[in-house]
Order: sequence, then C-alpha cells, then structure tokens
Amino acid sequence: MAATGYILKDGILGVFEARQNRSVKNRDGFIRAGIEALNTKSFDELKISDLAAASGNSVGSFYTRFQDKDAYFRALRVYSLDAIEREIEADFTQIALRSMSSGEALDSLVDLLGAIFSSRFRGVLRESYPRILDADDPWAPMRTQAQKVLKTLHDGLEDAFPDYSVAETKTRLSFCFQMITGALQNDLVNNYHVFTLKDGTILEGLKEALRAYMGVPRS
Amino acid sequence: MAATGYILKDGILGVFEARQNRSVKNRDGFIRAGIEALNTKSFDELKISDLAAASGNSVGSFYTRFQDKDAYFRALRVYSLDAIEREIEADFTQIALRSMSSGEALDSLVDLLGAIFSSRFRGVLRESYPRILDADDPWAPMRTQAQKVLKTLHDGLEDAFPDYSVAETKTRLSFCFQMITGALQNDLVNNYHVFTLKDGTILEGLKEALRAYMGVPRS
DNA sequence: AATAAAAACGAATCTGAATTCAGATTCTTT
DNA sequence: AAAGAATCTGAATTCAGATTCGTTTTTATT
Repeated sequence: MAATGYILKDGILGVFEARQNRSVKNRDGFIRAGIEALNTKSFDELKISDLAAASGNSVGSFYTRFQDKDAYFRALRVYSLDAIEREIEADFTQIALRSMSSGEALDSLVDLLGAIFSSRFRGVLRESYPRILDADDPWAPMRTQAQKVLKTLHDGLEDAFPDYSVAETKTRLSFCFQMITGALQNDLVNNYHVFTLKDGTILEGLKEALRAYMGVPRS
Repeated sequence: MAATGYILKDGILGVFEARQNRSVKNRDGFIRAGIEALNTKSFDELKISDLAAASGNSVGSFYTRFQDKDAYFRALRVYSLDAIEREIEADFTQIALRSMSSGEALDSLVDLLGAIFSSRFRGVLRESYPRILDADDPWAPMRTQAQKVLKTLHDGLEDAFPDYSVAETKTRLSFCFQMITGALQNDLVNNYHVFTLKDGTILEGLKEALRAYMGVPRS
C-alpha cells in the first residue's frame, strides 16, 4: 500500500506516487519550500537546487518525486487551492451569514477574499493567474469554489436587496466577487497603489463601493 | 546629426542611438513586431530570432539596436506609454468634461481606461505590470498621467458630489481609478470571467458601481 | 542478516535561447 | 569615387539552469 501524504492528494499529473514515508516528507518539504519562496520570488526565479537546499534535499530527489518543474507547480497549486478550499468551507458558512445584515454579509465576502489573498498562498495565487488558460484548466476548482461561495451568499440574501430582483441580485453578487478578486489580484502584483491590502484600505474601499452598488442603505 | 525616429524618443537605457535611417527602420520594425506579438504571447515566449524574422531583420541587427532583451522591453514600454499618453491628452480634456454631468464624467473615465486596456498596447501593459517594482521606476510616467487625469476630473467635478467634501471627493475618485485599472488588468490576464472587456459588460458594471459609490443619483 | 526495491545523491550532461563576432554590405563625407 | 564609419548578417559561442544517471544509502521483505 502506498504511503499516504498528509499534505498532498494523489494523482496529480507528473507527480510520482510515494511508496515510503521518507519520500512523502521529501515531497512535502519541496512543497513547503516552494510555497514560501513564491512569496518572495517568481516561479522562474526558483532554482531546483535552491529548493533542494532550502528543504534539506538533493536535486536528484526532486526528480524522484516530480517529473519536471511544471509538475511541481501543479503540485503547489493543487495543495494550495485545496487548503484554501478547506479554509473557506470552515469560515464562510450559511450559519454565520444568517446572523448578519446584507451589508455585513457583503463585508464578510470582502474579508474572506482579503484573507486568502494575504495568506501564505498569495505567491502561488499570483503565479497561478498567468496559467489560467492552460489546457488542464487548473482554475476549475477555484471557479467551483467561487460558485459555492456565491450560492451560499445568495441563498442567504436573495431577498435582502429590495432594489433588485432575485436574478439581478445574483448577477450583481457575481460582479461584486469579480471586483474584489480584480482589486486583490492587482494588489498582489503591484505595489504603488494608494489603496492596498497591506493596510486594509483596499478592503475598506471595496466594502463601501459594494454596499453602494448593491443599494445597501448607509448605517 | 543623428537620424531621428518617428517612433521612439531618444535616451532609453541600453537602446543605442541610430545614426542612419535604415537602423531607425530596423529598430521601429522590431518595436512594431514586439508590440503585436505581445498581444498573443508572453515576453518570455518571444524569441529574438522570431522577432527578427517577423520584421524582416536579422538577429545580429537586433543587437546593433538594443543592448539586450531587457533594453528592448524598455523601448517597447517607453513607446507604448508615450503613445497612450498622447491619446489621453487628446481625448480626455477639461473641455469635454465641462459638457457632462458628474455621472457621465465618471463613465468617460471608465471608457478611457477601457479603450487603453483593449488597445494594441494591451500586451505591453500586461507585461509591464510585473515589472512595476524595477529599480528604474518604469511606471512613473503612468502615475504622472494618472494624476493628470484625476486632476482634470477633479477640477471639473470638485463640487459635483454633494455627499462628499472636496478632499473626500479626491480620495474617492482615486479609489475609482484604482478599481477600474484593477478590474481591467485582471481581465487582461484572465479569461474565464463572467464580466469582460471583450463584450463591454465589465465597463457597464464599473460605471454602475462607481456611480453608486460616488453617490450619483440614478437617472 | 541477506536480498531486493525505493529513494537519495550530486557531479556530469544536455538544452535552447540569448548573445557575440568576424566578415560582408551600405551609407556618409570629403 | 575612395575612405571610413555604421550597419547588417547568421553561424558559432556562451551560459544558466533543468534534467539525467551511475552509485551509494536506506527501507521493506523473507
């Protein structure tokens, strides 16, 4: 029976199955090192030899786990999106939403995405965007997750915006989601902006703008 | 006297001065080919040999004009930002704004940036963002231009938003600007979004959201 | 504890695109 | 129209990393 990793699910293209625990540790070490390094450098700037050094492994052992550098990125992404998904499921629940006003619910969406984009996975996310159009549709789990979040939000709030029909509300919430991810992805790459995630100003701005867009009366 | 190019200003780091017209044509050919190619590929994917072939030049002649591939990108960027700047100066004027309501003025800002992000320079812009933090501060002309646009807007509209003080109006217009560029830059990289620049839906959404954010009454 | 399968190791090899360079050609100047 | 400067050319070179591979070490099985 194959040893099971506590970190990574099986069956990623180009990621070899680990039969011994030491290779699981090896693999997980590379993944941890990569996720961290991507918060400082671009993927192109990562050298296999540096990753090996950082995780106490050898270059050769990298290639016993990953077919090539691309397969390695796939592993980083699967792990990260998976962890993000778990955090969302835990934090963004129908139950929590029920106790909120429509404005607070919108705010909590902003905060949720803000937390994700400033998490330790931000580097992986940043590098994932330019690969969205790859043939294996790597962003599919993100889209699915976004749909779930929107459904959660919408199910709790379909009648909460009196200015708009149920259908219009759905469309508008989808636009809100896109505005938030647009602003945050932008902030990930840039650094000069007046409003930024670093000091929370971008989240404050988004909250106000989205409340206004959804016709939520001022408190 | 040095031959003067009709396309590129002088004095870019690593771009050699052209003394004969054939080298100006050569250089401009490379620049045109690059701007076009970047609407299809990433800068890393551009091969000097392909650029040479596309512009009817040789690999060697590339290096008689540009110190290296980076200097070439700088040239692409200077040329593009310059052309964008000229278009903005021509289209986004105080005079034009005077004939508009505050809502229409906001709309015209969205349209202006939408036009830029879907112009033939979109590839250069896409590649410029990840280089914003370079030591030579390549984005400086863009920031200057943004300030000018905001000043033009603000000067024409400082009393147009009764909900907000003059200072608050300024801050808010700056946030509007950032929302627009965020959404559009995002659209440049991604492709799966519901709202996109391709069909104008993203511009419509932005217009509505920003009007609401600025407290412009519905028409 | 012997054997075989996995895995680790890192120096050597490979790769492919950027860059160079030694003529060959075209301008510019006198 | 000759001389010298500028430019062009593309095959050869360089180079930074990714990838491989022959050995050695560790683990699992008997």
